[in-house]
Amino acid sequence: MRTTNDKSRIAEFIDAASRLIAEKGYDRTSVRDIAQAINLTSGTMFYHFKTKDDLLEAVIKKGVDDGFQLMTEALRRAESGSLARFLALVTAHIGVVHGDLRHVHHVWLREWDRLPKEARVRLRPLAEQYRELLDNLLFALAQDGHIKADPATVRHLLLPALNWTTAWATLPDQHSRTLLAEQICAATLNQTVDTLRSLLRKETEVSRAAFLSGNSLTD
Amino acid sequence: MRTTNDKSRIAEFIDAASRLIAEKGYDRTSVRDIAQAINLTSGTMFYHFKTKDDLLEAVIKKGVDDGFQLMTEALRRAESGSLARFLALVTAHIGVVHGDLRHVHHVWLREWDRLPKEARVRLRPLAEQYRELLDNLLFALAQDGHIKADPATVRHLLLPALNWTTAWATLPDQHSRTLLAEQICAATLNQTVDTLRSLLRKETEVSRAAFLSGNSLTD
DNA sequence: GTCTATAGGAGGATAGAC
DNA sequence: GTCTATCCTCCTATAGAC
Repeated sequence: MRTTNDKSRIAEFIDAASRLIAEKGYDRTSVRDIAQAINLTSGTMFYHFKTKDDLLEAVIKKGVDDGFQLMTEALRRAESGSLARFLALVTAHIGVVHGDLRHVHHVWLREWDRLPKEARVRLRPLAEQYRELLDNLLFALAQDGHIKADPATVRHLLLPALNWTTAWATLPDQHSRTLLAEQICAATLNQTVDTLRSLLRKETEVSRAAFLSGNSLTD
Repeated sequence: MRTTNDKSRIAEFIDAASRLIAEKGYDRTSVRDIAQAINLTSGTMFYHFKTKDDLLEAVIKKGVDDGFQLMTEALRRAESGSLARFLALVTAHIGVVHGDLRHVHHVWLREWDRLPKEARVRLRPLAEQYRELLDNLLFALAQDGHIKADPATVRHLLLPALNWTTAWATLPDQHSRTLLAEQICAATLNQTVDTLRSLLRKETEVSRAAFLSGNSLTD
């Protein structure tokens, strides 16, 4: 009889590893440490994973997969306007970095270089998916006149900034994350938060009006 | 008789360590590796540094000190306008990250957490100096109307982005670095590079006119 | 599946010769 | 100052019992 915390051993190892590696770094976290954290011994880890590097790859793969899923879901729920979608993606990104996935994501960022080259080759295509998501959104913002600068350069401003928020901000609740997301979106467009909000309101009105007129056309 | 490459042993160790640690990471770089890179043995390192951690601290301290010096010098040479000074600082930062100091700076960013806590306490005040430099400049940009967003948030956008340029750009020569600096400055203000350049020209004209009229007043 | 025991190697640090 | 030799610890990974 399985309950929600009756996770598979594999998942338990990934969880414990992500926490410890995020805290102390990959090279300073021994297999013994990780196994002990879930009341097992190192031999058991080598039954479930061929090597320690394989465990690291599994941790990072979880960060890439689950993170991407959260982002796409956030976009699915978002309004249709480019500003609203942008804010939704930035909010989701901050949620990934500061929420339940924070440890796996931290490991992804900090220990990527420690992965064997073959593992990086396997994971990179998945990691690139997210870049495309963001690029499309920034391009839409440029088309709508919100971004005047080169969208690719804006991405290079925005992405490291989002990932580094953990270095200077502690955001335990959803509200504080939403506030920071607004601040960062506003700064990306070089606007105040108030201006961003009023632009969002305008965008929503326009897109709803367009939606209604589209409906009436099909009547 | 000393020549330019007759560096002190200490400096040689710092140089070799920064290169190897930047490449492989602190924990994967052994004292034996570092000593061997300058044709010495590990025992010699422990004569010049009490521990391996002390060597790491020396590497990072060099990054902080020399980096800050380069930045302040760049500001000293810059024109007086806030835009020009901003571009000068960003250019200098990119120079630090991609130039001769790239290895020590890389180690600073990537291995900061590996420093013993006491070492971080010693170095942090020096590292904060630079943040103040940038904050003052962003505040001036806001006063001149070039930044509408919150300056602190803009710093949180800009700083990680500058440090991460090494992850996606290779900039061997000064020209390519200047171009990237312009792109990033423009994106920070959400303007095209062309707009930034014309704003810079205007600023220079105005400040020179002010300078001349100031002179004539004192005549 | 999980444990114990251990092989086999590498790393930081020290002692003492030169 | 630098080297050699070595101590001691810790790590990944494996073998085999249960």
